[in-house]
Amino acid sequence: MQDKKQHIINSSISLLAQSPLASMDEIAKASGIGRATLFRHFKNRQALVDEIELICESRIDDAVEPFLSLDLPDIQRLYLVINAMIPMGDTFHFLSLEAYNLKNPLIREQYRQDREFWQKLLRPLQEQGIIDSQLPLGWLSDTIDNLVLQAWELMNSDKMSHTEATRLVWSTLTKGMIEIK
Amino acid sequence: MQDKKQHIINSSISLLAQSPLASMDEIAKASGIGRATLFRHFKNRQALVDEIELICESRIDDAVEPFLSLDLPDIQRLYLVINAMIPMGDTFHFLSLEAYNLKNPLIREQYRQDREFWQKLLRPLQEQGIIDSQLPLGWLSDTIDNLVLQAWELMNSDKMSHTEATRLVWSTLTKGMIEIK
DNA sequence: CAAGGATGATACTCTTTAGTATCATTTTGA
DNA sequence: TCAAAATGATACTAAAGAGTATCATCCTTG
Repeated sequence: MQDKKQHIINSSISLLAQSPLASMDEIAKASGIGRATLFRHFKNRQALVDEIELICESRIDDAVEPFLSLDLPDIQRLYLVINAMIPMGDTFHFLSLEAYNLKNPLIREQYRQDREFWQKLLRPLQEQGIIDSQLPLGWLSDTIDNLVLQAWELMNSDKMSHTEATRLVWSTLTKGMIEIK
Repeated sequence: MQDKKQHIINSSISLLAQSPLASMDEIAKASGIGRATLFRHFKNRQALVDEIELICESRIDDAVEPFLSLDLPDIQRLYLVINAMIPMGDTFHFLSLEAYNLKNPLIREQYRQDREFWQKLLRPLQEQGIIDSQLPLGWLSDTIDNLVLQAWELMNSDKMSHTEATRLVWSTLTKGMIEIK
């Protein structure tokens, strides 16, 4: 029966990533269950959102964490993390939409911590001169976030494969898009 | 009279850019007027939002259009447009938030059309080989949009001057952020 | 000053949605 | 098979917000 709850959460993530204001009725319909059942599984809307947030955070953790500890050059770890991140776009998208509305301070704190892995990855690269150390860390992580999201949208709308999407992000990050001759 | 309306619209843009779901009561308070007066100026919420959208669109048009017709290499026109765009971030921000919340597909479509000037700028650059013609136009314009927004946020929070912000966007676009050695 | 328009406060209706309660039906599992 | 649990439908309540109507007050302008 935890399966059922998982199923509801999965449907909700998809729906809420596209329509953050979806009503409980819409969420229930999207999960193929009755509204009453939805309220049996989640005390109220906030409880549902809180659970989804926790799950999104741990999913991203799970996707990223393995690569952080690999014994590889930092630049390759960054590549692998970005590649792993792209298919998580909906999860990611949901969190960034919710990020400014996080009511639960515990979850907000965890969200903050969960974003620190960018810094763990990026700061060494700046120290090695692979990334210009003049660039603010926030600029780096925001840019990567946005590119990953764009890539996921392309993947999600079947305009591009995972491989192609990763290549696009990576070339934009390493070469930019405009070649001055 | 029209001044008052303008004042309401300006307050609303600021408020709605931060809280897209602000109630008519909150909008009225933010404008320093009564709720009833707000409804006297705007038939309903949609009428207010529509007017704001039109104004945002024409503001962006006004900022961009002069550079589109300049007799300069395309690449320089692009630079000037981006530079002009950055301080318009709040206007821009409002539109992209609204675009996301749009239930009305007609308005969404109009928003899409209003973004076509990117294509007018970018396609020639692809034909000239300055931008890789493999890159989807949507990728180009979305990336630039996001970078401009990031730049405005830095400018707006006084972390950076207009000049520095433009430099940051431009270097990210022309060189990327990561230097593979 | 005086008349007419603009304003703010407020009370009202109407709609939407969260959340609760109930009950008949279906599913499950011992 | 049969009792208990889960479910869906539905009918409630309560709250919030949009939009309307009214009225007393303030401001403008002649």
